[in-house]
Amino acid sequence: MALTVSQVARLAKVSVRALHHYDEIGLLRPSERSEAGYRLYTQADLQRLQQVLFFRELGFPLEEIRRILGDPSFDLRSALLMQRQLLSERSARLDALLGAVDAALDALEKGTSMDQEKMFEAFGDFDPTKYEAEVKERWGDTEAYKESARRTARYTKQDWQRMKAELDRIQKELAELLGAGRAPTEAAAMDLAEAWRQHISQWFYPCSYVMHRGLAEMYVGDSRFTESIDRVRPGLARFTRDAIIANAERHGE
Amino acid sequence: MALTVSQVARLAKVSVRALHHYDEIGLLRPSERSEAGYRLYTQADLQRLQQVLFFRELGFPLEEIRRILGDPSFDLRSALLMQRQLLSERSARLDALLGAVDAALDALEKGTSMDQEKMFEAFGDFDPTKYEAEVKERWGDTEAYKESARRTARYTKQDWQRMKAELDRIQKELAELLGAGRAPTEAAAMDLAEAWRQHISQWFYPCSYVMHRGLAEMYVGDSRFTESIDRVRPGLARFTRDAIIANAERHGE
DNA sequence: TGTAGGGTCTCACGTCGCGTGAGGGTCAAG
DNA sequence: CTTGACCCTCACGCGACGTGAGACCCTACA
Repeated sequence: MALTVSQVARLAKVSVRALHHYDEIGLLRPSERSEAGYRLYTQADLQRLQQVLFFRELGFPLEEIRRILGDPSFDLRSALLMQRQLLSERSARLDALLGAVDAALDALEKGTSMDQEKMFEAFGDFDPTKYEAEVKERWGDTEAYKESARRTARYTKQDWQRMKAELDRIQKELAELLGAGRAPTEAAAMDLAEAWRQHISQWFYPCSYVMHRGLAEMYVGDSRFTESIDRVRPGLARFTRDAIIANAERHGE
Repeated sequence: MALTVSQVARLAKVSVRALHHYDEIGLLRPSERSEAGYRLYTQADLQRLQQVLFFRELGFPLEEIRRILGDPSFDLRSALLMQRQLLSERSARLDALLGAVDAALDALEKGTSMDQEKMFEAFGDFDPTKYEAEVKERWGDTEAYKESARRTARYTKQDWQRMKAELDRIQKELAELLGAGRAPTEAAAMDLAEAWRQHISQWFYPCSYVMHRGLAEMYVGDSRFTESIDRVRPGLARFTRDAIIANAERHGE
């Protein structure tokens, strides 16, 4: 019934070393051990391994996978729905890359030079992982998380592209305000912060001003977010944070 | 005209550190340096960076990318066509993963247990990178390489899936012969080796017996191939090599 | 001229997820 | 008992950067 490490490795197309490593870091511990000390994996172990591999495939660090799977509120159905959503997004990105290759081929045939922005636009990383998992962890608002997973599970590639375009536009306009020396407390900036909050509410889950404030702090407190936002324009993460705070205060919170 | 490192980093959505690293390893050297020692990247540099990122996206190690781009016979059009092909294959794999998630959701709704093989089948790695790049390098048969790129550029997902299924079947049957204690020099094994050679000729490029012998040596001499083939059944890589050699000799080469 | 802020350089330690090999024990079949 | 395949733990090393340190560069402004 229980499988040895090589059987599992062959079945799951991972290496024995990887399974050792997963045991080591507490990510996937075999439920049993033979008298000789051999690792023995059960069906439940295999199911957990499947989840590990899905998350790994989606780029989650192993430590984070361990935390997610170990969370008392972990819910397999929600996880699968989220994984489905993230894979769909990946698919959209692949299409964008294919489009970029075709554009490069086209330029080559015509002997023209590609627009610099277009050359690289498909390589950008819109990674809801950073969004979703952090939100879940930071806010422990399981209902919001589930609502988000429910909604996005049904999104098509076009939905994702539209949503991304919307967010890009908001960020771009904020960057323009920053570039023009405007203050984050001005109405224009606050309006964009409001648009961002509504964007989240529309596409993911109801986002209160309190929650939005929390997100704003995260944008400057977590270097992954800061870096991603500042790639649009340096200083944008802080500017955005300030605009969001000002907007929340404008609304009494 | 020329861009500084942060401008390029922002444009290409990579880190400054990555660009330093690429300079360091000779993968992407800026064409110019300011008097202060600042790296300055030209349009040609950007085009090379695009190629680097395409290959990187496809999982090529940086050292290999450097070698590919530095090859005197490097041809941008062929590279783009190959990249297109590999991205298409990636897309097929994504669809398989989505199917796996759906299957897991289905099992969950029905309260059933997923078949162990089905749980993990989408995680396997059919990686033509290992096939194509090595063939190009080892054989220097640029015409065959180009022929392969030309053909596969037009393949649909279904084509890729059919091709993979064919190869899987050949490997499975070889594994069965091995398991039954048959010899690689028996007709049955040689016939399968012949089927493998024809598979390559049909799907990639004309594969002579000489070339097939070379590939066979590669299956046992390169651990990546050995490991991949032996995952089907331990010892299969060597068995396959022997069958291919026997088959070639059967045909006078 | 000095300062501030944003940018750049080189150097170098550290991280993550394993790959690889060493040395030794286990299991089943002949 | 021997052989071959499998298993264990231990530990160094790799690839691709991330991060920080210390020092220099550039521009605008007082």
